[in-house]
Amino acid sequence: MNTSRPRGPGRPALTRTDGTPIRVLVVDDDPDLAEVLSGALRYEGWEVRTAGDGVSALAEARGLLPDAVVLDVMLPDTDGFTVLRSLHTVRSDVCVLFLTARDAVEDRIAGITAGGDDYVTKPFSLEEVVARLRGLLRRAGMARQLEDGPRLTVGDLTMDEEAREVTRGGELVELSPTEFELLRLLMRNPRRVLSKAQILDRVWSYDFGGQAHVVELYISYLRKKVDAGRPPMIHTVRGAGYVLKPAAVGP
Amino acid sequence: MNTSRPRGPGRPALTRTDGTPIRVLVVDDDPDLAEVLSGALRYEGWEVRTAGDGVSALAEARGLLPDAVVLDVMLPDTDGFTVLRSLHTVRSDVCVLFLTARDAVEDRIAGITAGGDDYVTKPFSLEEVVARLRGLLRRAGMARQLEDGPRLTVGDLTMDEEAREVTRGGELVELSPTEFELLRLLMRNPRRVLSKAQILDRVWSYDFGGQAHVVELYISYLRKKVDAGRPPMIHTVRGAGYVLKPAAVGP
DNA sequence: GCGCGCGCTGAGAGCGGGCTCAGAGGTTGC
DNA sequence: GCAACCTCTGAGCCCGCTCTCAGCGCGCGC
Repeated sequence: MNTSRPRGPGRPALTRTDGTPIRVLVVDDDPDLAEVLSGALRYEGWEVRTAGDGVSALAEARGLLPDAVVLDVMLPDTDGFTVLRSLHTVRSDVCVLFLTARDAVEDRIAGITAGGDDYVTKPFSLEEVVARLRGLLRRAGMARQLEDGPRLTVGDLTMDEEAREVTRGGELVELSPTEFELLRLLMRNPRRVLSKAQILDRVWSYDFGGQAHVVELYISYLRKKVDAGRPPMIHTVRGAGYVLKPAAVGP
Repeated sequence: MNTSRPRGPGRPALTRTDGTPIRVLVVDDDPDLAEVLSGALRYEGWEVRTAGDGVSALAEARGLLPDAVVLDVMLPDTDGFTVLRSLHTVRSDVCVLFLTARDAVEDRIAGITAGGDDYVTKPFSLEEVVARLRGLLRRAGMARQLEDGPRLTVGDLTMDEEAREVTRGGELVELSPTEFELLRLLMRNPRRVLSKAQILDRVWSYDFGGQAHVVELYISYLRKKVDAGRPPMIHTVRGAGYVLKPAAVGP
C-alpha cells in the first residue's frame, strides 16, 4: 500500500518494471475529451499528462519520457504520423495508441498496427482505450506482470483478452462484443459495486445518447450466458448497481 | 537509448546466438517507409536503427555492427550496391535485404542473391520483409533456433516456410501467394485475435488503397482450402477480427 | 398487508458486419 | 497470343447484434 493517489480498482495496478506508475501522455485538441481520457487513465493508477497540439506534445514527451502516448491523428498543427516519428526519436520504444475518426483517411493509419502500435476509432469507450493501452504495454514488455499474463480470473470464470475467450468452470461462453466489454469491466473490478452510470460511462461510447436501461438489458444477457444454471456470480445491489463475485460455496 | 524489449507476439523471438536481440539497420530515404519498416521489425523483438542515405548508413553500421541491413537500392547519394560493398568491409558476414522497384535492373539483383543476400520488390508487404529477413538470418546461422527450424505448427496444420508447403492432417494444401501469406500471419499468432486492419497492414502492400473487404474474401478462400470438411480452425470474432486455433477436440 | 417503482425479461425492428458469388482486369507461363 | 491463374471490386443476402418498448415480478417502504 504505497499508492499516493486515489486509485479506483482494488485490483493490482499495472506498473513499470521498477514499480513506479506507468507514464502516459494524452494528446488531443479537445480539452474535454483529453480530460475524460486522463481521468480514466489516472483511475488505473497511471501518471498522466496532457497536451493539445503536436509541438507541446513533443515538449511534454521530452520531459516526461512517457511509456505510452494516446495521440489524436488530427491535430491543429501537425498530423499524428509526423508526431509518431518525432516521438520515436525521443524514446524509441514508446507505445502509441491513435485516436481517429471512423471515416478518416485510414491509409495513413495503415502500417501503424503493423509496427506494434494500435488505434481506436472515435467515438470509443473508455474500457476499450484502457484495454488497448494495457495490451500495448504488456506486449512491449514494459509493464510488470502482476497477473498471469493476459488472463483475468474470478472464481471459476476466466477471460483471455487476446483470444477473446471466456470460460466458466472450463466451459466456453460465447459473448457478443458489448457483452464481452461489460464482463471485462466487471472482472477487472471484482467484489466492487459498479453503478449503472459508471458502467454506461466506461463500456458505452461517450456519445451514446441512450438510457441506463441498456445496462440492465446486457446484465440480463450476461446472466443467461455466464450464470446459466450455475451458482450466480453477477449480483444486483438494489439502488446501487451490480457486482461480480466468486460463486458462493454453499450447497 | 535503444533498448529493444521482448515485443510483439507471445511466440518465441528470434535472437542472436548469445540471446541478445538481432540488430537491424534500415536504410531508406522515405522516412515514412523507414518508420513503418522499423516498427514492424521492432515488433519482432529486434533492435532497429534507421538511416536515410548511404553515408549515414555506413556511419550507423560502423557503430551498430548490424546482423542484417534492409537496404533501398535507390538512395539519394549512392546506389545500394556501392553501399553493400562498403558494408562488407564493416562486417563481412552481414545479411542484406534489398528493396527495389519492380522494373529495376533485375540482372544486377540476380547477382546479389547468388551471394546469399535477398531482395523484395516495392511495393512489398511487411510479412514478406520479415519472413525474408528471418530466412536470411537463419540460413546465415546467425540466429538461435528457438523453434524447430522453418516449420510452423498449429494443431494438425503445418507450414514449411522455405518449401512453401502447407499440410492439414498430413494432406497437402495448395495456396496462392496471398493465401499463403495470410495463413502464415495467422499461424505465427495462434489463439490471438487479429483485426482486419492488422491483417491488412501486414499481409497487403503498404500502398494498397482497398478496403478491409479483401480480408474477408481471402479468409473465405482459406477456409475452403484449410478447413474444408474438417473441424474449423479459422474462427470469426464478430466485431473484432479472426483467430486461428487448433480444432476443438471431441464431437 | 399494500402499493409503488426499480429491475428483469420477452418480443421485435433496424442496422450493419460478414459471407459468398460473379466477373473484370492483370499477370504468368506455355 | 492464348490459357490459366490470381487478385480485387461490387452486389446481394443472411443473420447476429443492438437497442426500444412494454409488461410483469418482486423488493421495499409505508
